[in-house]
Amino acid sequence: MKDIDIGDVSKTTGLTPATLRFYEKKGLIVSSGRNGLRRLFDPSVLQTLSLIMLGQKAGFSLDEIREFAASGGKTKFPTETLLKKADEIDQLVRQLSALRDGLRHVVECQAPTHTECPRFNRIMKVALARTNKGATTRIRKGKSIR
Amino acid sequence: MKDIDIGDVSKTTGLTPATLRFYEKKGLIVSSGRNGLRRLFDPSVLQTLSLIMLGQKAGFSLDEIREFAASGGKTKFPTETLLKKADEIDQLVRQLSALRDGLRHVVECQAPTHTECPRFNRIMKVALARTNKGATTRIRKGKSIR
DNA sequence: CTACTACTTGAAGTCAACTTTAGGTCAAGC
DNA sequence: GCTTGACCTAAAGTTGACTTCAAGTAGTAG
Repeated sequence: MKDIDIGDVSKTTGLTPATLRFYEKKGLIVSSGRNGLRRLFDPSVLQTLSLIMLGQKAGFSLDEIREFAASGGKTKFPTETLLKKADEIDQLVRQLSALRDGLRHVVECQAPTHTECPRFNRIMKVALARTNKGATTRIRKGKSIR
Repeated sequence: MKDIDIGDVSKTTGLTPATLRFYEKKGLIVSSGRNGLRRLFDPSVLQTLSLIMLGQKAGFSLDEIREFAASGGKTKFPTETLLKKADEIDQLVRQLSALRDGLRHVVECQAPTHTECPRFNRIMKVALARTNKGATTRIRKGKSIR
């Protein structure tokens, strides 16, 4: 397959060339050559970048993702770790689902403040169920694939 | 109702006093008085803090959360913004669900690398469906309520 | 009354994940 | 053959969300 220019990778992923260089320095991706100065990448880098972006959404740090994604999924992580992370994501999914419902409810609710609305409170209670006692996840702004 | 000491708020939420002071300075919470030097809080601060923590999980910045949570849900955000955010969370939920399934599959999959496993690839394809073209969300480590 | 402990302050420091800057290079189009 | 635009490097800067520091204070147990 023909290697693709960093500019094309940038365009299809929405990540800037600077970010791609940063990822390469971090060991998350590898360039397969150069055209003059310009980096070239094997098309499979797109799949790797997809995994990276998805991993970020799930709360993995770039260092963690490197272990998983750089190897094409041939991860060194023990089964236990993977299942624990899956459960953590499962929990997050349930909380976010409740929050989504809460937000939609807020739109049509007539209570003076939402903390006074019994339905909102019920929803939030579900969202905040303390089913995991370890670390959970917070989210930051990011990019989606274009 | 009796106001509660910052130490108790810290213990029940898992947030350090320094974090609570930081939130107060940011305008996310208000203290209702002092016992000597020590801040006291109305018990409703626990609900506010829950909303803050949940908001973080959904990708709101502290500045955004202030608008929503500090008012007890009497937000200035237009309906449109709330619904858009709800849709964004909905999308995130679907992606994370797929990732969770992907991780669980990886555990029992026999393919040499997971990028070679058709089932894994199908799962990831769902996870990465480009149904939203704007900003999405990334996650960071955080605390859960105890 | 003294010691202890957990708080107080403002300011500086940390961390991850990028982004920006300054100065440089090169393939392609005119 | 010269200009242009997009890349190159190393290093410094930025942002959000805290955390740590140094010096100080006050309620509580003994």
